[in-house]
Amino acid sequence: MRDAGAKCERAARRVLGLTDLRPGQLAAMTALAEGRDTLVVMPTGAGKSAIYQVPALLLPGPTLVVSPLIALQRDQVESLRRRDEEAVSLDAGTPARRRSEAFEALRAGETEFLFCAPEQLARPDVVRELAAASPSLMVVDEAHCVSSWGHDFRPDYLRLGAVAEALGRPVIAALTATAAPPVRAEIVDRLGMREPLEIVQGFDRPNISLTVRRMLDDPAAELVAAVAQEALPGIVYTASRRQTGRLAGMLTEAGLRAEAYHAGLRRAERDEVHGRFMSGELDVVVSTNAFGMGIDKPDVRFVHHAEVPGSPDSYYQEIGRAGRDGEAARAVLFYRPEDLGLHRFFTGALPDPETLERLAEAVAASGPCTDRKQLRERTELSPRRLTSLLDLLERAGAVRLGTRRVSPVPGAPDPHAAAELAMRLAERRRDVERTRLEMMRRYAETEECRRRFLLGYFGEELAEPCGNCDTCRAGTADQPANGEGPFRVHAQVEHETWGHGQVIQRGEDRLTVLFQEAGYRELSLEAVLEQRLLTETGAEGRS
DNA sequence: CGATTAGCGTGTAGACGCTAATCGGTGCCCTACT
Repeated sequence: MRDAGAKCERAARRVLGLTDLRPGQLAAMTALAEGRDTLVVMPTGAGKSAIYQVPALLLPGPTLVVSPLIALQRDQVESLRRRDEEAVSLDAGTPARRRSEAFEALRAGETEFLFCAPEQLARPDVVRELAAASPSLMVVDEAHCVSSWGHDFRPDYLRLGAVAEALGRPVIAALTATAAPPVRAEIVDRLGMREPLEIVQGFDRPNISLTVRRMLDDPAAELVAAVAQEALPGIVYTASRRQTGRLAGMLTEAGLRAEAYHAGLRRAERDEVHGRFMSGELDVVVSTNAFGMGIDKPDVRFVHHAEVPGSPDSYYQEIGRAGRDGEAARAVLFYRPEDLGLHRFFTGALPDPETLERLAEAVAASGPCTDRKQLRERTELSPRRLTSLLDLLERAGAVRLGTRRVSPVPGAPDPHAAAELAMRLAERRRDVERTRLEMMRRYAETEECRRRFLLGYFGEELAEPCGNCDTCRAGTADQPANGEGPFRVHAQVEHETWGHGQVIQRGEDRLTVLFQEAGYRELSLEAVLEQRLLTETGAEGRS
């Protein structure tokens, strides 16, 4: 498209009333309008929706938006309709009549936007109807879910790449507020994005002060005392449902308007707590990680953690809900090393090798082409389990997957060998997950600038210590970022067993390297230099 | 991995300490009932 940039600017002004586009916004819109896949990592509230809405109107066909929560889909539909854009959302509760009307309107070009969750796109009838409407743009909102939820919790996320193919391969936009380099790589890989433009900006949130308080035992009393001193409102995250009730009770006794929130509450209770928090009727919500997605409240003054979360990814996402208005906000982590154990458990699960082998056998025995339904009957696996196991077998090179059909790969390893290979892949994934947990431990235990640590984890460099974290205030964080010598931040390196990686952090005496295959690893600088553990293969850029 | 709970033996009423078992986070969906 010629002058796509200018067209985007005009459309943004005309349709959204946006006169001042941020640089990243315009670049992303333009790329999409020109037909280039684009991955956008930008904080919530920075105008991510406009990024797909503008090119959606410039490209010929309708737009499919994949969004993880029905509530988010409905919010988006509503806000589009307020601007007189035709938009619908589709979920299991949509009556058959409305469903067919929606598809018809889409085909006729009367509706531009269709919102749904990945589970809808696992239905062959939905894919067929959508394909008939020839969508020109497929948007994956909250795209980090591909990586964080795809493997076990919501495996239909893993099938979105195949869905895009089946839809005639529309342009793909992946949008998220937080994604570290390996998460970005996984999004691109899983969605099958082609030479995507990556726009990453706005990771640093300097107005959020960072503090870690090491606890020897139950942090509850200290936490309540701390919250009582904070400006309100705020969020307290905790790792289990029972803690939400207990802590909310203690805060209420301390005179605060506090409520518990977790996924085990009834729908109506959840909505009520959510609504009261948003409207300012609550001081504190004490929650599991269920609370957060879609919460864009500008004046949250603190986000505290009663237990350590499972990765810097989760942590940064959660504290990022504080201080969106740019005013001072606080994040305090109450840290006990034992609390990492829960996450060790969460990440520990591996598939059963015999089940994998049985499934591989079933595929091989079914001939060149079978569908998921037959496999489900034959193996008695639930749809979810089937999807995640098939994904592993596909990665192991034993099966080929369409949106519906499953076929064996000619000359593939036999079922036993395929299952073995799939197990290796699952183990590797778990190990990488555990390196993230280790990085969370490092964050909590570091004496260097915490913000520099976090930003480094996300591949961003902070030249000076931030001055707004506890280690900076304590004066332990004032080492220079990037001393003399080799292995500077962003250097490409090679390790004998861990393969290719990139230096993401360089402390006084150690390096943190993100290896493509092995995840985040810490190395002693001395050992690296003396034993020549790493060779530098390049200075910057991607491989 | 660690915290909590259930069950057991003790030695005869109730509490105590031990061991073994259980549970722990995210949301779609669909089905059976109001």
